[in-house]
Amino acid sequence: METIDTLDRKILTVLQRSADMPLEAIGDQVGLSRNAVWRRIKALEATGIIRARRAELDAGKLGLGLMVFMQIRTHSHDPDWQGTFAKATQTIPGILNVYRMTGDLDYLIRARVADMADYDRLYQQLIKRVPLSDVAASFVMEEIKDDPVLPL
Amino acid sequence: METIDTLDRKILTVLQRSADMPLEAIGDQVGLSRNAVWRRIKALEATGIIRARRAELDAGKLGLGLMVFMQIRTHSHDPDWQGTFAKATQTIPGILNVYRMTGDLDYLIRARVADMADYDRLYQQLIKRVPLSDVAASFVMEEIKDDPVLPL
DNA sequence: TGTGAAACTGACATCGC
DNA sequence: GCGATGTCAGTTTCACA
Repeated sequence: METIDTLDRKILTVLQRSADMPLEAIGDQVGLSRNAVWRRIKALEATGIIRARRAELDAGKLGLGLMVFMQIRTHSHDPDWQGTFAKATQTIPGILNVYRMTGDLDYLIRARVADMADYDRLYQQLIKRVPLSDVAASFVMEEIKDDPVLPL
Repeated sequence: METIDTLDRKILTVLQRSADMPLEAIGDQVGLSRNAVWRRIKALEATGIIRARRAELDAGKLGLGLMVFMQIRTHSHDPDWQGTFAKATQTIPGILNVYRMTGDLDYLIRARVADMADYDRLYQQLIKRVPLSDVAASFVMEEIKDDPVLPL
């Protein structure tokens, strides 16, 4: 973690919300010239603080209206179980995040699917590739907040 | 949900990964002229399938290395409890997502914080504004997969 | 850091396919 | 629909003061 000054913070806050803003507009918001902004952004990209610029899509309009969390418990202490699990989840489309959580062996998967049938397809795909003893799925009924902006 | 053809899917797949690519480079990847790509992107923005372009930041390098899931159960059937809850979570920085889940009244919060002390600050902020009977927190030890790209 | 000028890219319009 | 071409404004990029 590097040190970031106030102006960089301001720039990052803007870029998190909309990365398609002209340098001059950003400069106006943070009180810097277009060029100063450009240099700072370049530096932030070089240090890896800015990872990428991505288009955020509407999952619902693309037919992926169902979000599901899968909570996985395993009693396997097999050293390469996690490797298999990681590789499987990495390659299955629709799986967005996989986390190893606190509490011994406990994994959380966040995935987007079209519907229940699609979820079952994903589930079958997963258990075909990894031995899973305990899987519980919870479905998202409503997204009350969805704001990827980190507080700076 | 509108119908999307194969070329639009290809364009969206590219844009999900990197939205800072010149139109010509995208055209090369999908087999279209810069102009055709431009027309399609405009249409995808107009229909709202492309929501925004955002810079993705490295949370760890910004001192927000701890991700936490808070699972909330409430027995309150108060009609405006959810309103209070929604408003509170909406305004507390660090809270990225709030979901209402299947299973009667069950909410899931995903948040990024600096450390345990910071989590406690967020927790205190939340319970000060909303009556919560049951809150369980799970912390992310390892991000095994983090890929926001939707399968198209 | 700011300024300026060059190079590039985006944002269209037009035409023919 | 698409591609090719052209034009123009806006933007990025990089010299240098």
